[in-house]
Amino acid sequence: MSKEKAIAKIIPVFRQYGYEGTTLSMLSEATGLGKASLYHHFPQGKKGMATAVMEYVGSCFSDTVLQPLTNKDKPTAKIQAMGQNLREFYRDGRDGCFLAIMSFGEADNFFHDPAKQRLQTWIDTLTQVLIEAEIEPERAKMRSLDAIMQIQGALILVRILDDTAPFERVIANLSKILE
Amino acid sequence: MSKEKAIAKIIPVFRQYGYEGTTLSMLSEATGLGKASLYHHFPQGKKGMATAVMEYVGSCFSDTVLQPLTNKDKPTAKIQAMGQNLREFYRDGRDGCFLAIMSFGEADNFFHDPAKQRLQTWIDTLTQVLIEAEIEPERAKMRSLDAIMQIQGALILVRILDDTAPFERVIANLSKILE
DNA sequence: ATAACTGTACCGATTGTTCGGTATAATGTC
DNA sequence: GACATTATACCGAACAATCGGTACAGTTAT
Repeated sequence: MSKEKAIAKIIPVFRQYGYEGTTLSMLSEATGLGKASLYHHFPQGKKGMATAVMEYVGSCFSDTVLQPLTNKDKPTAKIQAMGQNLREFYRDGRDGCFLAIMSFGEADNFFHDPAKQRLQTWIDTLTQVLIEAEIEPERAKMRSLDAIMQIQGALILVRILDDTAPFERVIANLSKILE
Repeated sequence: MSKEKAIAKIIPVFRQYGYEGTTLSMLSEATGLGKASLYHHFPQGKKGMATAVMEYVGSCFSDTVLQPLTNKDKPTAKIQAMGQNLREFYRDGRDGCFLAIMSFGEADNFFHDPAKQRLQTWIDTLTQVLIEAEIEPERAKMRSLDAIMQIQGALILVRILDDTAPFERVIANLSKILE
């Protein structure tokens, strides 16, 4: 099995159980690989697997959500596209945000800085789109933060309430940040 | 040591490390009690301690945030009071939401339903205030959800970005849900 | 033949939990 | 008042199970 395939099978485990809640036995079962095989692909062990997952999901987020925000379309089109891309990335809200999941407990110790940076990149990229739409920089920054805050909150509410409606509504109202 | 004192010392541990990330050794050290003594106060063990913490924090939330929403003040005053009370309850955003923390991994199995119910109670209570302010019920419900969503999102952002500003701003803008 | 890969068996450490027992103070009995 | 009983709070030590991680021999592919 390729390393990439292994990562793909590992992702949902970490996503559902968090870092501490995920055991090597779970990962072994999820991938169909013995522990020794996992350590062949990830010599750093559990921490290495979580890191690989973070990077994989992070670059997937960059490709799916961020990169379309930097093309030559009009801001309105880009915001609308981001909505659809977020739907895909978070599976309509059924998937929680990895950054939020990995900002707990022990995992926070080694993932705090990269998580912070990735989130900041998202904020900055979105802010740039709003500036491009001729919104004053200070206001653009605040609105970007608001939008991402709503998305994060929606992902929490979806999980607790067992209802994807909040996420849908946030995405639907996303274009309002352009006034 | 009284059981209530023990709970107070246990709370920050679960809050920081989550359910799975918290070990009995941590709780033993935090309370100054031996593991066996913890089982004297909480015969159900770790699960019992987490349950006790959930109930304690939940009733504290009811007293601090919910109850003031049901008095005879004007809706504007009550919303404003909720803002200040939320500041206190979440320590200006530095404390994460227990419902969100306990909706992960194994803990979600036994805390999902009570968490859902508590969150729904918050939504309903807030909705009632907005209805009292003569906002049509359907719109009131959506705005309540929006407000709570923003608060939850803010708590996530505060933790990842190491900056309480998002929380402050959400609280400051809280009164806007009354139009 | 060589390197990449994987299964079996194992390691020490730690997990949540339980047992047996102690110290103290309150309560009941005479 | 003196003594036995009970209840509460606590602890050291040990429990089986599982944790993350390794050693190594065997298999596979090239």
